[in-house]
Amino acid sequence: MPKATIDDVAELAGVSIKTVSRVVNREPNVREQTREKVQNAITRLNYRPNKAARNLASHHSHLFVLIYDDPSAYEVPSAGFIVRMQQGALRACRTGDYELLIHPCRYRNENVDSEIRTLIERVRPDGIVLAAPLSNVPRVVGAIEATGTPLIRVSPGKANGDSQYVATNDREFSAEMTRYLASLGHKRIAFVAGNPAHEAVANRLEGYLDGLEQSGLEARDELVIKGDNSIRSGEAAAALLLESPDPPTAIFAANDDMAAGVMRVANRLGVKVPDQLSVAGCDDIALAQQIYPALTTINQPLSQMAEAAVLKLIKSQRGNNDVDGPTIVPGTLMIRESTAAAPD
Amino acid sequence: MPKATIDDVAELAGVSIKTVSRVVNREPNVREQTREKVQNAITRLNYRPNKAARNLASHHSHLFVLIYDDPSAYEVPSAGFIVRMQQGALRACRTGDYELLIHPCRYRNENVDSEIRTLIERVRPDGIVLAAPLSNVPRVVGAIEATGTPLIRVSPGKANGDSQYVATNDREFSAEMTRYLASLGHKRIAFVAGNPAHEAVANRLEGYLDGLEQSGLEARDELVIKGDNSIRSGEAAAALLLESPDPPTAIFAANDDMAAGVMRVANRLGVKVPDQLSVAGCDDIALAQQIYPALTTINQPLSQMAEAAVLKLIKSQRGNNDVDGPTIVPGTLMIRESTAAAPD
DNA sequence: GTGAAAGCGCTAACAC
DNA sequence: GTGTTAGCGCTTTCAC
Repeated sequence: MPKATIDDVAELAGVSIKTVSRVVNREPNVREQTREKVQNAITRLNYRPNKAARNLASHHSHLFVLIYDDPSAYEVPSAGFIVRMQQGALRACRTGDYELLIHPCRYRNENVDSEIRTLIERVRPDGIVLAAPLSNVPRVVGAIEATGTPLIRVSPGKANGDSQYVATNDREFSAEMTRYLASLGHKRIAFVAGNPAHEAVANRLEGYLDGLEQSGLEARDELVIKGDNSIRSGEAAAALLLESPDPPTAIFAANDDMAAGVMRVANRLGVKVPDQLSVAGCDDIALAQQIYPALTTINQPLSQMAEAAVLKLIKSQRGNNDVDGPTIVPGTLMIRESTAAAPD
Repeated sequence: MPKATIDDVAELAGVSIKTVSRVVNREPNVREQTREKVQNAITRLNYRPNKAARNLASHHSHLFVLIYDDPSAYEVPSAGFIVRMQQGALRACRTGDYELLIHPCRYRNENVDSEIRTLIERVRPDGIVLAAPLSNVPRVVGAIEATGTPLIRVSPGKANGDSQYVATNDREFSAEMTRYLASLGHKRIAFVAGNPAHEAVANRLEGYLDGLEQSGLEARDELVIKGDNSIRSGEAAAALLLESPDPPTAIFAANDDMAAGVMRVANRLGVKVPDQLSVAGCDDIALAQQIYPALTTINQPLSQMAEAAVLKLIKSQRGNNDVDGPTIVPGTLMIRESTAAAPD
């Protein structure tokens, strides 16, 4: 059966194609009775509007692009992050009539900006969701904004730039985790800081310091180690901390990969987790539940953030060009097996 | 600047729009000199063909869809698999002029088939890549084939159905892993079988049996435990095996999650890996490198398989309707820290 | 509330 | 080799 067109539907329903168009697009100004006639014709012919034709005529692509850092650029795959964001974005796309294109890209490349320009000019998406850490790269943000395509940034470190964004409460939940560790009786709580390029992660250090203060603990320089978000750097930090004269009884890492590195080293050195050492991470990657003991961490609401970002885009399509400010989706403490009361 | 159209280019170059079209689409029958004139005009105007117009006129969407099982349907996220397939598929898309739509879906849902039909009717993709285990679900395969959309299946368990497919050599590499363990002096090599719903995984049991035979070892029923691909089932299997009167010295699990479960239990029971027990997995998920000791496993070439699948689709677009048979991409043994010589 | 006509920016078929 | 002419199947504009 050759696909039915709008003309076929119009003929069968005995109306003009414009009326069919109105029904399909849920426009007002159609009598209920007419609408039903058209609906019946649509059902009988199994009519589906041709997207290409619609896009051409309406100057909209009904396409959003999710841009994120290409995982193969790193040793440690951040697949879980990517998939969770995709899930959220897809969920929102389904509420509208939108499809999602994915575009991993490497921001270290010289020509990210021209690559992204080309992408935009080729597919002319109706909007773009830009994930961290790309959402902090001025070259990338600038390239997108220059095309005039609606842009929502996910987890930009600071609210730099003037495009809208969605973020989580990194600072607050890091303080919460620190307070939780303190409540278990830990006095020497170390922190493994993350890659400063990923600005959202930088906020976690602030949160850690907040948490110490709120718990009446003093911040000590020797308890803050710089990492780079990789497992290896977590291992290095743990080696430094655990082999020091006065080792901490709890280590809070700014991401789960580094926390996993800490646990590897503890394991190797024969330090029992959580009996002798509590370890906490951040992000709640799949690994957190897979290792033994399962990692206490903070669930970063990536899926909800991406969903919120796409919903913002959909809203902006509807002419609602009132910038309604950032959306903050809070993270959740996931208490598992790797944290326990401080040893006496 | 209002976007340049094909007419603008034609005017500036002093040729007809058809000639511009020929240059853009790399068609033959254009004089080199003319081609250059047109190219110059394109560059000067920064012309990009409008996809919607092209799609409408050519009856092609220049879109492929990658369909896979929705990860949130499982306890254990298979994010790594998904991202690797996406990477491969995207790589191939870039060689042509194609974009990739992703569509996770739950095959347990009653209405997967109608959901997929709707998707196809809405976006009218030029082709579909269907990943395992969906590639084994007759309802899904049938729904897609009924629409007449070119379909490539990735890792279908058996070569059932008549659509083309891409697969890896599960049986052969499982035999290879088994021979490797035998070559380390292991006599009692156990196998944790996977979920039979995932048919490719079933081939691994066959391969294990092949490997035993090739190494002159006898297959023993009590050394083959049924799992369901989850960490938990790996734990259960390990508990059974390690607490038996005559425990194995090596355990080969049909996937990495189950192998991770085995290692968790070994850890808990105080069985040293790899000194007292060698553990091997299959798939090479991110976890394999993250745990300690790092897991010996088999790298499943998901990215290359997805790439090959999309390349097949691109080929089929070019009218090449000659079915050129399945493509087999071999897996690779990744020897890491979790396997060693058998204890005396 | 409904319809007629005019494109949107390309490709396809065929003429020259 | 290159150009001409018709659409592709919708939305938009404006008339009624």
